[in-house]
Amino acid sequence: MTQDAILRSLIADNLVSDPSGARGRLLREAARLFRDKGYERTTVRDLAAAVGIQSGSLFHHFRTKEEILKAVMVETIRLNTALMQAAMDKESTCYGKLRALIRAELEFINGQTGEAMAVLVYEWRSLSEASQLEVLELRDIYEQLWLDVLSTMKSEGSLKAEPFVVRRMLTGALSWTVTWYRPDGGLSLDGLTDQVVAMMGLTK
Amino acid sequence: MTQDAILRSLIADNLVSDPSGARGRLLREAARLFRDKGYERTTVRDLAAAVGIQSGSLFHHFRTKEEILKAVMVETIRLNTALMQAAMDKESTCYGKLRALIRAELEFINGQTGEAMAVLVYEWRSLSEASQLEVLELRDIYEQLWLDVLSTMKSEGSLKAEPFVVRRMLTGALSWTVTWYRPDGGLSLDGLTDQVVAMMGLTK
DNA sequence: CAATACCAAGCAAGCGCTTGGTTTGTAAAC
DNA sequence: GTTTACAAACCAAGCGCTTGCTTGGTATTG
Repeated sequence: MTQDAILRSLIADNLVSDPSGARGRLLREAARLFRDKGYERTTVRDLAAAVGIQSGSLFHHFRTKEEILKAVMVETIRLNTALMQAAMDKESTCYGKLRALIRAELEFINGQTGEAMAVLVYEWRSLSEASQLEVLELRDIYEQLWLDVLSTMKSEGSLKAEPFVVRRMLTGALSWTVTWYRPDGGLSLDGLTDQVVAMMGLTK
Repeated sequence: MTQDAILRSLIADNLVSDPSGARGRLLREAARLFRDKGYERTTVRDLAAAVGIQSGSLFHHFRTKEEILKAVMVETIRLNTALMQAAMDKESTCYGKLRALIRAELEFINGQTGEAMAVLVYEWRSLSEASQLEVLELRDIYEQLWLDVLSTMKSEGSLKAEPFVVRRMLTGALSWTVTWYRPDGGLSLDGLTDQVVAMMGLTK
């Protein structure tokens, strides 16, 4: 199943918005604005202007501004969880699976969904508590993929530290790449993945 | 030189505010509010109420709200750079120095200056470009301490990866601990430091 | 001809910051 | 040891502007 097929399947199930539709386009622009200026500094007028409509017209698609933020986060997690699951299923060894997870997350953070991933990290506090709980449920599914692999590696002896500590260190290290890594520099995404794996003292 | 002596020395040179003074108290409350609610969501009325004055009275101490944010960042970097330098100078080996740096930064992030350190990471975009440049200069001094040690280790062969990549991975991993690490849990700061060092494949 | 998508206008609330005047702390002058 | 002088710290009030969101009406589409 290709990445595109996964996206189309999620669109068909109404789990993520079609990027070419009105709603999808707005969410993409919203992610970009939220990352560049922050959620609070981005006004509904900014959002409307980005897709070429009046600010009031936004509220036919979303009831509140916060609902837009939540949608950005929810759809991003849904898509990336599915993509990550697929990337992992292609691998047979634990080492291969972990490398696939790292490679996939680096791609989420520095690729197409980079804006939305940054929003997920930096704008968490701007979500109401109710929305946070909702998004957290989806996030738990995503995190469980990591913990399963890391736990197996721990019990096999190829990992010394605690799986949940390792995952958290990786979360920080990988998401921070958004502040400095540029794909067009001298380091490819595969090269970056190599450095992360090497840093963990892992060998194939 | 004790940590307290370093603080007093900086206060005497007017590089950081006395925490017991009016200005210092405000900056501490500001750091807490900015971390908890974000800079934009924190109003000047919130800030004033936190130290028991009227909102207008704030502007006798700071010309703008942004100046408060900048002061939080600047004073934090000044203090922590001095503390870190002192912690490093006590060590003679590169391994010892790096461990001291990691240990110190974990302490900054999860100890007394934790609120301010989180602000430094999460509220960077809320600074005007002019202020960003100003803070960046101080930050460079801080970062150079890390790069010097890591570069020496690289040339000695005890570090395989690129120093600047390693530093950036560490920045992300360590600062992310603020979202999950609790000192009163089962893991001490020294234990956490051990896990980081072990994760890097380093041995004494 | 209904439903959907949108516009033009604007409201109520909250924002950062200003203003003019009062209190408080301090230290020299008498 | 009281008085005088003065600046720093603060208050009460509110201005001008921006914000998220609403409203009533008009195109567009199947």
